[in-house]
Amino acid sequence: MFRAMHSDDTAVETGAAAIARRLASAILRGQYPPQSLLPGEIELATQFGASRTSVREALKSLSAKGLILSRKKAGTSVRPRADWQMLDRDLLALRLEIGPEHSFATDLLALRQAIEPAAAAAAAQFQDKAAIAVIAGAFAEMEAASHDRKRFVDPDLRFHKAILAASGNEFMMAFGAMIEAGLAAFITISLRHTEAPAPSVPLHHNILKAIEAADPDAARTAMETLLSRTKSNINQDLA
Amino acid sequence: MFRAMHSDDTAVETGAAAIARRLASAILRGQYPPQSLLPGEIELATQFGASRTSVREALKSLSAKGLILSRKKAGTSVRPRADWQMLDRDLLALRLEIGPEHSFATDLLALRQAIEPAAAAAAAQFQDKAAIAVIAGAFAEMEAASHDRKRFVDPDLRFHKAILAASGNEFMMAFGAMIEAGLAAFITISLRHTEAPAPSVPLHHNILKAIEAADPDAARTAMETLLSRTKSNINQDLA
DNA sequence: TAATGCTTTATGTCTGACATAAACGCAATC
DNA sequence: GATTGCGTTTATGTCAGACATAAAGCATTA
Repeated sequence: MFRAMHSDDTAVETGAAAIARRLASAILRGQYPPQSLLPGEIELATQFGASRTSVREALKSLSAKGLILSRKKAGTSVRPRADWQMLDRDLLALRLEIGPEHSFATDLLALRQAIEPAAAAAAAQFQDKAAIAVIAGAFAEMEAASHDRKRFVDPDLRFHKAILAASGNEFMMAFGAMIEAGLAAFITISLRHTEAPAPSVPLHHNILKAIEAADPDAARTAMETLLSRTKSNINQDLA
Repeated sequence: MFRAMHSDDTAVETGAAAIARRLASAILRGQYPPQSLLPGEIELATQFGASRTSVREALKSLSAKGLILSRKKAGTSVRPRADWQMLDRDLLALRLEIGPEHSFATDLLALRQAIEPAAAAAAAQFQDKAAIAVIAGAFAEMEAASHDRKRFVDPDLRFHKAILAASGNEFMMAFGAMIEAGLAAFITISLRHTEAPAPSVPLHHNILKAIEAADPDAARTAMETLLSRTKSNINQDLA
């Protein structure tokens, strides 16, 4: 049999988690279109060189994410796209791996434009001092890294997540993965766009100031401004 | 042993799906707080009167929803709330079963106020004729049921889902479950509020007209108006 | 004190078997 | 001919017991 000789190989991964990833990837890429039937569990087990137990655990994961539905005798079929948990962390990460299309980046940005201004306004209203301090801390690190595109990414992400957390709305807090994927897609697509992130620093500062000043409308507007700029950057890079 | 004599009983359900529901419910209710350890798989199996296989498949489901994390030797622990896939269909449904708190309804409504106006505007811009026809169809049924609070719910839900579908944004389409839970929570909380839904019909009509007229701003405004009214209804009922 | 190695333990995987229910085909019937 | 009813088939669902694996905890040692 063919087996990996050393650990850091491109060898075929095994285990339920890997099977789940590979199956999910195949479904996301359209290899198994909605309504179609997956191979039976036994056949999948031989395909992946694993036991039926592991295959079943992998299928359970996909089922929990709304990708598939198993029924006795009928087999396991792919559910319609409308049922997929599109904002699931793992699914978003997978789509980034597969290679984000343009609509992936633009649709995610449109969603950010709906959520984040509302979250910023809510944070300005809610006035959770500890959470606002986290925003301020992230902003300080952004300033410090404002001339290093690579180091900038991490505090930038933390800044936006901290605003979600400060909104006081538990459902808005669930969009961290979406922002992460949105930023990553933006970076992937606009690789040429190597200008330093410095210009966006004052835009972020305006958001922070408005939240600290307990001014919801200003916070909403400032966030809208920042995201509009991101949008025009994307469009510019696609041109 | 105590066993159900007839099928429609309150007997303890068995099977991986039931175990997953009961464990998820326990976690959501705070019986196993974040960072805490769940009982081992073998102990869970005896607790639920099932095999370790079924327990493991149930745990896989919860893991896919971000509720738990299993590590060798260390056991299975509850992840921080920020990692939970709060907008997951099943989790939302579970929280409705458990009994929606007030913050559940109000937080969901705040999210709707962020998403749906944007979706309506996008639908007005995108102009997918077939999808818009679906909205119109749902609206016609709403009109027909405008004096029957019970019959009104279903086309109402379809109306809002159809707008998400017409937005042309695949991520916005993923919020159907959220709207469903939001409506259900509203109904649960405002049971006393038995007035006929007739007053909301013209508000819905305004949204439809704006989308058909390809007027994004009007569509956004009309949706905002409708949701503000819903919000004041909730506040009124809680007073 | 800190590094090392052994033991323990809970999850991870495998195997083979049986249970269950829904789809299918066939036959009897209207 | 269309339909109903009933076994048969088959793929998922569950079970049991065993072994693999890796990380945590402890004891030992430099």
